[in-house]
Amino acid sequence: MPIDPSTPRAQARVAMTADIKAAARRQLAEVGSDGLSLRAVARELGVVSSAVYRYFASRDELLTALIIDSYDAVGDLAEAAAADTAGRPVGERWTAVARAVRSWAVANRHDYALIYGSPVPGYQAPTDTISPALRAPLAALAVLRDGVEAGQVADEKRSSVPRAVHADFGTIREGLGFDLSDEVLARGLAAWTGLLGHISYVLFGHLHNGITDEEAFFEHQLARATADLLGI
Amino acid sequence: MPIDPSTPRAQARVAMTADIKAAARRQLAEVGSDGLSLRAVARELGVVSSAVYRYFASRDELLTALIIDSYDAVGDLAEAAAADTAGRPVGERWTAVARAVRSWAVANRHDYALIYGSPVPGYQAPTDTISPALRAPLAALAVLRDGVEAGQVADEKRSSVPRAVHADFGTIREGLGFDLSDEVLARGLAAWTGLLGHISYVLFGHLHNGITDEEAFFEHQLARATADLLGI
DNA sequence: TGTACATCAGTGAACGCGCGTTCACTGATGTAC
DNA sequence: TGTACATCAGTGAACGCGCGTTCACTGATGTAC
Repeated sequence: MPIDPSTPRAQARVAMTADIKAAARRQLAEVGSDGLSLRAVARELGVVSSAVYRYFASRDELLTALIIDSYDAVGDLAEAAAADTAGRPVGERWTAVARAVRSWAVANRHDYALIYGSPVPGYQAPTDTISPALRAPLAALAVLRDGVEAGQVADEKRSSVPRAVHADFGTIREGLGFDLSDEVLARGLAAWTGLLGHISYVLFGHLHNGITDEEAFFEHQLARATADLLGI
Repeated sequence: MPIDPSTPRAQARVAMTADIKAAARRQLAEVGSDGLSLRAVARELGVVSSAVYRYFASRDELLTALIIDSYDAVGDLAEAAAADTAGRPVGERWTAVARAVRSWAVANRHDYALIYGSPVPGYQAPTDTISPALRAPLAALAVLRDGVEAGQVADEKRSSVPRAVHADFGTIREGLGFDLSDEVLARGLAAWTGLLGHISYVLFGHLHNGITDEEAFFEHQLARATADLLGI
């Protein structure tokens, strides 16, 4: 007489929910987020379309689940990369996190596009997506914070930050939950957006005819970006 | 008896084509590229849906026209910024080009998302899009080349480029049509993808709760990126 | 300049399609006594 | 342990909708002689 809801029915529910999300993710790869269709998902699972409504109240709710899962997937990897390199030099750690993000993006390009590509028009992200969305950048910036503490990151002001930016940085610091000087935060955000910019540009095909060895190109650019970031 | 086709009918054709694209672009803003519908465009123009087929053979052809127009729009602005600052210091010129790109992106965020956001799934870009797509980055890198010639850009190898990347850079140089050392090309590409990364990250709402003064943030990050780019 | 024919923009009906969502239902699983 | 009731997954039909694209058509505009 199990008190936790691990009855057959509850297990089936968990499994079916996972199956639906997996089918939806496969769909996403074929037709993109706008083409995602509950009916097609149901079809793939050999189930009548209305059955899906036992698990997700609407198409948007399913989409939200996929978005959250994607943020969590990349967040998991970024956090793991940071944890696995704990105690190592900051450059190595930043590199590990960046590689984790890119590998995930390359292996799951449609999930990447879902969260870091064009916003789905008409879709309003509910608040549950906020904290998963922050995990990966937070892991990256935490690595940087550790580097500062270990004295491995140049922290002299290069150019001082204007008042408006300083104020916004205060808000961001609150969100982070740890301290980071304006100088390092500015460099960290540039490195983070630069990382995503590089990934998106290549993944979305803008260097299609120029770069054949995407991995080598990434590694090289990452090494440069990391050096800039640490202020060497 | 005009020999060029500026007869009333030809003029009407040009005007109608423009009207269709304008209506489509308005639609794009509301529903995104996947929601773009020929019928809705026709409706907005007070015309029967099949009439649009006199101007565009299919939905995809209309989409292609919008994509090309967008690339051309940002290309025009980038080239103009480069031309307007001809002879000025390279930092100033790069900044001008970057600002032009961002202003256009902010003012036309859906067109920006169309070309620099997630690729439209199932849509295969025809070759006519390639050269318009190159205009903006080409203008940016040309500014950099001028800077090198004027001795305003540090050109010593910081880290040498691996063989695979060197080969790909050769291809890119051919596409550019002018020379740029591996070192400067690497920095230039990083600055360009970093620029788009910054724009996308902010525009697509990832810093939604953190940055209130987006303009100030951009200017500050741009100033830093430009300094890095020039190798100061 | 005037007439005869060709071109072409736009009409309206129709095709076959897939979509999200609701609803009353059946039958199996779970729970309380 | 056995029975009576409640829960819930999945069914199947239906709703109203919008879509891209084709096609034969009409009537106005353009062109050649």
